[in-house]
Amino acid sequence: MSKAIAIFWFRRDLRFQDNVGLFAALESSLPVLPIFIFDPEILDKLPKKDPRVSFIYDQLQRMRSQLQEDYGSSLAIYHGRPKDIFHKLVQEHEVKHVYTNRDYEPYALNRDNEIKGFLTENNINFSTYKDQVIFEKDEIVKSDGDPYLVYTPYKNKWLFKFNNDEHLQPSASEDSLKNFMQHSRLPNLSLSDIGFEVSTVKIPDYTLTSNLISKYEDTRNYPAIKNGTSRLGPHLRFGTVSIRSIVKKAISSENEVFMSELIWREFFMQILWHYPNTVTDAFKPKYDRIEWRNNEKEFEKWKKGETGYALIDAGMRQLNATGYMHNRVRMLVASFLCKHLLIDWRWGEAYFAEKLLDYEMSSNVGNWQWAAGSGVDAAPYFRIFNPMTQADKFDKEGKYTEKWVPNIADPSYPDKMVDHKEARERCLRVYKSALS
DNA sequence: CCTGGAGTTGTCCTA
DNA sequence: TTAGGACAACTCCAG
Repeated sequence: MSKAIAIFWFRRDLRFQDNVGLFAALESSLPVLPIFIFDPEILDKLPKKDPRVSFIYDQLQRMRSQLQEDYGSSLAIYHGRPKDIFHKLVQEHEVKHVYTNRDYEPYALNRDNEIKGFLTENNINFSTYKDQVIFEKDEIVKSDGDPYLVYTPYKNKWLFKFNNDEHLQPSASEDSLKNFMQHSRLPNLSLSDIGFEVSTVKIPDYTLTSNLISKYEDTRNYPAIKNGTSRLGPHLRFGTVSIRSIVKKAISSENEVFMSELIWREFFMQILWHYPNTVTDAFKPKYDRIEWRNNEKEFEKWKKGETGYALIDAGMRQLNATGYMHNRVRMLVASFLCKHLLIDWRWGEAYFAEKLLDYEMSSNVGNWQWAAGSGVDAAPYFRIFNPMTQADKFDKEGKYTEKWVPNIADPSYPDKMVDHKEARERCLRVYKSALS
């Protein structure tokens, strides 16, 4: 036992700038030991070359170096069940206080509850902070206290509250970074120690210029346009950038559409927080009566991008190759899976979860349920995207399609796996009989 | 409690 | 060629 310390536990907030919980820890009177825990409960479900794990790993090593070079400190990196790691930490150090930023996913809520219980038993304080959103939990609700289920009134209330108060205050001065615990050797791990290999797929940096934000409304629907969208998702997911710094840029623009997308993120986060059952159940229960066809072979074709519909296939191939798919195309492939193929939205949700670098449970579940028609504020079931019409509207010159499906004219390119008209009519029949 | 207006991203058919 | 209505009601939300 040496002297008393505080711990800051990094999770999905991998940065030193504008980090609410971190600054709270550093402003306490105790030296701060920063830690990260690779949790097998999460890792063991991922492929060995998962690019997200590589990204997190690289970012942690960068942070560790920075702590060593600039602050004479370090970052302790562990692999194991969080409860076991904390058990070890309280034996090795006189831990007085553990600080962390809140995570609202069901697994994380359980995990943190358990950790809180363990720490409390040991007379250690556990403090959590709102960091990854502007408004969390039930901060934006109707006047009767119920959560919003429709986006537009939610957005109005969100903006009203945002505009009537200061929500972008820097949480601390960065001077406090010198309050890290002085230490030269803290536990570290290699990627192979945690059972992973370096991925060749990289998470790209994001570009968020005022020019992009002001043009966003006009460019965001065209997958062939370079920098038509921000590519911010993974950075918000892992917290390599703070939401406040992004919102600050968004509000300085005349055009509200980019800002609106940030509010959608929080809309789905509060839906997941209020309705964690929507991870597995249709938000509208009737939609769980739909008789999905769930044909495995057809699912395989969809996954590989071999449906015979060029824009659908381009999207899936982009996803498989890069871990990214343009938003417009995400809607189309989701609609195609649920409606043309009548495959359960949960199957598609799971595949996106496996592949997307910017995978975020709340948005993924929310948007898949939107596509299936079963979610909050969802697309009406009779609204079925026509992949050819959409290609004509949003990829008129075929640039995007050609990039990802160059063999479209070859005999090797598959025939359309379903006829649009027939699949559409089948979908309407099946949905109608489930919902009536 | 009642009421009226509105609800991310479409498509198809008809006149 | 193009514009407008049907598609299906239903629930949500604010006043």
